[in-house]
Amino acid sequence: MAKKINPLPVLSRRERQILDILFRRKQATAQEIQADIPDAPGNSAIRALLRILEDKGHVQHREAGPRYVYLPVQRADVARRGALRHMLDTFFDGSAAGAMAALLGEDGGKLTPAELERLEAILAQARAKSQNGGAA
Amino acid sequence: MAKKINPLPVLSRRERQILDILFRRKQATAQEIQADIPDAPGNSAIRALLRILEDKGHVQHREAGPRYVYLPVQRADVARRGALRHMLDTFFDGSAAGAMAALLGEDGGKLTPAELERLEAILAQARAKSQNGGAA
DNA sequence: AGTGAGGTGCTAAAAAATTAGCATGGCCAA
DNA sequence: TTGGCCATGCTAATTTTTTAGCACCTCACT
Repeated sequence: MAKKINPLPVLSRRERQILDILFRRKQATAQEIQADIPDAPGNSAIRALLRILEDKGHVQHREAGPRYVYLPVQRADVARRGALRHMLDTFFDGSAAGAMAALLGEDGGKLTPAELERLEAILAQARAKSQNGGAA
Repeated sequence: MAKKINPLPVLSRRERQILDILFRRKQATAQEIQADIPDAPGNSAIRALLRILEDKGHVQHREAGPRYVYLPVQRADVARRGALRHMLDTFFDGSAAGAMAALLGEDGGKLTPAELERLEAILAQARAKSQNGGAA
């Protein structure tokens, strides 16, 4: 049935790489970004990419003293949502449950008791909502 | 402190696009892939990419009657793990709990009671392991 | 057997991405 | 003030991606 999902990234490899770093660090200078990329090119290249990303509207910059600090334009939670959905569709048949199971299996051991409790709470809440029929 | 995370994709935009589709569908012909890409190029281009991906060792093909069926080489669960980790690092500060919370918030309402129960079971197990101190 | 449809690989051209280099400007310290 | 350091923007070349076109091959059907 050919669902057309890939909303076409329009981002090149480097662009995505940089944008991801910005999401990770919330904000960063060209230097910091360069330091975060394993196979980074010259600083000049980074800056060029940054400028392109700004052009495309994906990042913005603020002057922080003598240099620029870049940050993502899209709100983190929106970006997250998109990334999450893509991951679900690509690797988990769209099943959130499947993804969570994988997460627990993977890092479950590393979760602190506090986190586990937090999760249980959220889960309980979800279940309540579910029984409620999803009504507001 | 500049953690170098990005394990460098080495995959171009199109390549990643195609590989993702293969993970989604488990396997596919050039035609099917083409149909799944919104802004797809000619069929010839798809096939070329497929050949490149095969060259790089990311996909393999089987002859199914008159045509080729391609499938990913890397085991799905391994690929998943990698993608998951990247997502965690990029958007959730590496916190599995955070990611799961987002998942529940996002699609929590869509989970079936059965799935919810399944999750609770997994969670309980994780908690047990946690209390156990992670010993084998 | 002949014909047409639909596959395939290969090659080379076109387009896009990536990178480095250079000239400029601000700031701090000597 | 002068010099060095570091940042910036821009431009142009290099490298990689992406794409289409072509020639061939197999299979089903007439």
